[in-house]
Amino acid sequence: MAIKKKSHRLLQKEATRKILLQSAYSLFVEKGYEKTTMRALAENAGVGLGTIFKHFSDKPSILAAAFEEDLNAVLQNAFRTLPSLGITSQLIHISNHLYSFYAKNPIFSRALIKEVLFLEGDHGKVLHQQLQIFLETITNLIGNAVQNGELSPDTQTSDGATAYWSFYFTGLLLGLMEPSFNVSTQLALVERLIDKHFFEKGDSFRGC
Amino acid sequence: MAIKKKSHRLLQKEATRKILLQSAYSLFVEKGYEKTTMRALAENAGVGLGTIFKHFSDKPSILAAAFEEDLNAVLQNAFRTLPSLGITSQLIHISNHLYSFYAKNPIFSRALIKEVLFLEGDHGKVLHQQLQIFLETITNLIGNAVQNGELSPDTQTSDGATAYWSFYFTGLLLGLMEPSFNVSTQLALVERLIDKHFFEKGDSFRGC
DNA sequence: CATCTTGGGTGAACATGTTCACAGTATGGG
DNA sequence: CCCATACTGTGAACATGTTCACCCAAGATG
Repeated sequence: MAIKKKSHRLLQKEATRKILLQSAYSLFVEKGYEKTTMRALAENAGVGLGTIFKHFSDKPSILAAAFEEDLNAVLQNAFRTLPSLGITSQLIHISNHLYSFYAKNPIFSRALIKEVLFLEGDHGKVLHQQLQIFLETITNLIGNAVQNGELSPDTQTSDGATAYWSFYFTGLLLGLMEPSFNVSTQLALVERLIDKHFFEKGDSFRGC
Repeated sequence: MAIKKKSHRLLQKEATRKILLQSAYSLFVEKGYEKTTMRALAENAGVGLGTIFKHFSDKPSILAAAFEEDLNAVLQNAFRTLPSLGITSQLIHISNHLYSFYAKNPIFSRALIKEVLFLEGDHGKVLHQQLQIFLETITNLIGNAVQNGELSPDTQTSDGATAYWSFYFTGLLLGLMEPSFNVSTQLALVERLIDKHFFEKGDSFRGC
């Protein structure tokens, strides 16, 4: 029952933080990141300007916090519906879910990635860790594929995860550089790269 | 000599722009990007605050312009000393030159990449084009390797260039996420990924 | 040469992220 | 129950990127 042992103060603080995050989320989606001012956020949330900075160190941290939940939900959903077989379809499945999320609002996604890239402070640490966890998960997927015999036993699973992430992230960046993010185009690119990296091998003849 | 047919006004404008870029360069290197204020830049360059914005649309554009020259020099130097044989050593050679440049000042490099990522306006277009040119150059290198017989004839040269760039950029990002950029570590990663992608035959079980 | 037009140069004014000293209240100890 | 402490809440003040109306000399026009 230790969980419920929260003082009135802590409850109030959490409530304020929650209101701030909800207001920030809707304002960011409605107006975009840059056009959302801290004063507008304060007014919309019904708190004072200075209050915001008692909860978040700076504006990028609010962005990260407001969409951490969303991104986690997308990731969770992606892994919950993961195909049970085929490393390529698994990786494409994950890419598809993430791309679809980012494609919903390219302008906003650009701001999100830009601000979060080298985010410092606590939130930076958290995101860095989440990337590590994601990479480990991919590493495990690749490890399973190796055990299934789908991939060669001498595959470096960790490097494979890095390779996938580099394909995924490059596809994301290139897609976001266009005015509108074309999910299927970028997915096709990622699939070709994955296929080439893990399967197609140039010099040897195809035995079959 | 139509080139020298510049009016006094144009000459003066170019001179001012040059002074601004030089001042910006030294201030950025000395103080860092964010700590360099437009007012400090104006004072250091000996011009008025408003003058800056007659030459550059915003602060990120100054950053991009001030280091475009540097980056071009690094790239030119890299390609001038390019090994004549071996696609892997060529790509590593290029990566090495670029990483060494970024490693000189990681804090600054983080700002550079962050601000330039989705840069809009004229400078954004220019950088986008330069990336395209770079990718085409890499595509040609890979095409040569295919003609040499080093790579299989059915290699998709364009996708190969994209794959290399994704490895390169990922190595750059991961390196810049650490407090200090370790060039050899990141080079080793990129080399492993390149090797795996273009050469190592993975599929021992050839399940066809 | 006189006048007009253009465009670089300028700093005050503005918009906005961030800091800070202060206020009020919940918490904890006596 | 009462006081001391600490912590959230607050808006004024500050720092800085950007805009804008204005100035003025170089070039154009006659």
